Amino acid sequence: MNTIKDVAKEANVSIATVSRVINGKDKVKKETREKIQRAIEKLNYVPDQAARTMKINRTRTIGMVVPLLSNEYWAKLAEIIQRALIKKGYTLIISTTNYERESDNPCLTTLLERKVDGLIIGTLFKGEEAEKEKYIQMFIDQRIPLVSFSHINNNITSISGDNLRSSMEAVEYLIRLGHQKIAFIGSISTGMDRELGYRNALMLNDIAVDETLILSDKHEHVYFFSQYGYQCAKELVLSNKEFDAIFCSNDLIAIGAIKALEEMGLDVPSDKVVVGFDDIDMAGLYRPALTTVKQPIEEMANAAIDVLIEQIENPVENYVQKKIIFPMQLMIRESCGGQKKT
Amino acid sequence: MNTIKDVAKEANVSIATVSRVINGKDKVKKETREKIQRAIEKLNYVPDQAARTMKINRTRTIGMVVPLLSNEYWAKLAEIIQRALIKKGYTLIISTTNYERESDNPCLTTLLERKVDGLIIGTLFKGEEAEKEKYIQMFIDQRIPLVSFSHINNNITSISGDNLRSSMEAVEYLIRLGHQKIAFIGSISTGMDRELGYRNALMLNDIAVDETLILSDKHEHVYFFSQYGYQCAKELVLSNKEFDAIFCSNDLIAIGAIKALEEMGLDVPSDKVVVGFDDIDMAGLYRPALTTVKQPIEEMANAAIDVLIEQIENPVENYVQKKIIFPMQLMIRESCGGQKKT
DNA sequence: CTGAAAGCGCTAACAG
DNA sequence: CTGTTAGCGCTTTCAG
Repeated sequence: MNTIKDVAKEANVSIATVSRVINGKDKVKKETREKIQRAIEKLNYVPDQAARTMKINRTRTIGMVVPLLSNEYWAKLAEIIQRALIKKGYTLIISTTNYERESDNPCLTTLLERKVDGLIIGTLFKGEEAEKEKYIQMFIDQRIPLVSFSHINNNITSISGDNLRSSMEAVEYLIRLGHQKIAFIGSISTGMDRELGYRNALMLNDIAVDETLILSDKHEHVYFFSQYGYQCAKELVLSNKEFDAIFCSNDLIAIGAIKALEEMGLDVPSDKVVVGFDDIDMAGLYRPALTTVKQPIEEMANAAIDVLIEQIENPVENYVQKKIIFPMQLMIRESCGGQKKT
Repeated sequence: MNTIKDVAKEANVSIATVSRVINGKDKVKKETREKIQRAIEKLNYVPDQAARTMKINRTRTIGMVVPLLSNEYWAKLAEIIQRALIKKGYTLIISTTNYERESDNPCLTTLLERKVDGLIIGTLFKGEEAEKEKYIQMFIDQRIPLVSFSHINNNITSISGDNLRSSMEAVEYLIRLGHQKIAFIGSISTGMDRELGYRNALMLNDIAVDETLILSDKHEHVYFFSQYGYQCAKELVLSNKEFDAIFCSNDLIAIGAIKALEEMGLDVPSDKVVVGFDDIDMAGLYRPALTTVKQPIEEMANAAIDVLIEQIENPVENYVQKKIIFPMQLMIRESCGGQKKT
């Protein structure tokens, strides 16, 4: 492994000058610079990040914690962030919690040891908070900037879609289509706002909220959303409750529900109607194509990065932590029959 | 940020002793150890990886390069590997190439700078090879162990499914079902073996290979597989070529193809039959559920890790680089009508 | 514009 | 068992 010393020797200069060329901020005579560049090229020299880190006390590494990568939403978010960060000279370390406890799966601990310059939190669930909040606090104590994609508390900037408003819109769309008996299938892991929006929409439209039509998993983490949606939809049909639409708190749940409905001989959208949330790639590809709410995931990712990098590169005492809420868009496709089924 | 010095001072010992306690290999008197542990606790001391790296010249970091994370196959692979590595005390850095050139998106360079202890390569395409192979060579020159999920050359251990054999099996299954006019939709990015297997199966069964039934993208990277499958299937139908089955080189292509077929009024599986490859989560959820080939992704991930860690922790001169090939399983579901459509 | 030299925090001899 | 010390490769004063 060649070091800065080897380059200096090769180019007949001091290591300081080589360092200057590498970092390109100090002035170096053109000839010298070119000589050094040739030496770097020749020796295939690559600067050692660890050594650099020690000096400048910045790792140019960002950590990100998500539950899974096999969920398209998190995968996309991670991918966009990784790519944007590399352009800014940062490296992203992605840690997946798999809904496990920190002691079984030391995500945050590792990130702390690696001295990340910033931390992006995908989501933290109620059940884990007690334990994880302790670690979050350590990041705060060490003045490591944080951003979260779900609201944790007012001391951490959060980025999210306008879940409350969008689910209201989605449900009102269902109501406008003439549906009154609208069920809800959701999970705590998709946040409470989507359920609240559903409730609000019903109330604002003078439709009584029927609690037996609300299948909402408040206690356990849902590991396989589609399966959860599948089961809930079956339960709903089997219970003989009357309903003509289902609002699902994410697309995977919606797809599972449609699968169950069709298996039971109920056509979507002619017999029952369903809407999802998130607009994953498969939403448009599924049959019927899913009517769903699209999160502006790219914009959200960029907002997170901007906030984080800003705090890292221009740290100020008492940075004001804000809530950044993005509007979302209802994507009308086939699963509600609002549009002709092709 | 507290350092080992602060801990030493707090505990009234030398930094060497603190180091011993942290690394736990040298003997330290119980009292002293406890005293130090208390100091560590009190100061919330976390060892600095960068400094440690400099000394021991190992980062306990592994790099992984994949094209995308929004493709479920890569996302799953990355997720499994990340989780397995953290259990072994390693951190994974995932870099997505997005099919871009190394100069536009410095994946490998970053990993080199970060001095990863090992590198996992998802896939490298023909078009990129010229440029990327230079970097791969740098890893080899620096004796950084490599493993790849696609065959690069004989100097790099590769892990893969038995694509040739499995696609033969899939196509022979189609033949056994009575289909003779079988089309192929594939892309170079899914490897050539799947197309070869298709050709072999036809030849072994005395079916003439009709090149006009083979839609195979040999030149460009396919960014959106499902869209590619959709377009190819439309072309196929519009061309008025006779065919009754399509073998697709991955599930996304298959789903796109089914979507196109159904849009054109052709039912799957009663009019046309299709089989995919990979068995993504959506395969079982799609309507019709996809008959496809399942990769033993978990086993493959573990094999990659084992090979890599072995080379890292017990380096030997001239480690024998092998090809590890896993059997795959044909998952018979609905899209070929081999089973009743529920 | 360039060089010399002081460390960053840690580990690993080596000496006690 | 414990302390002293020499760097790992780099950035950054400070002199020239």
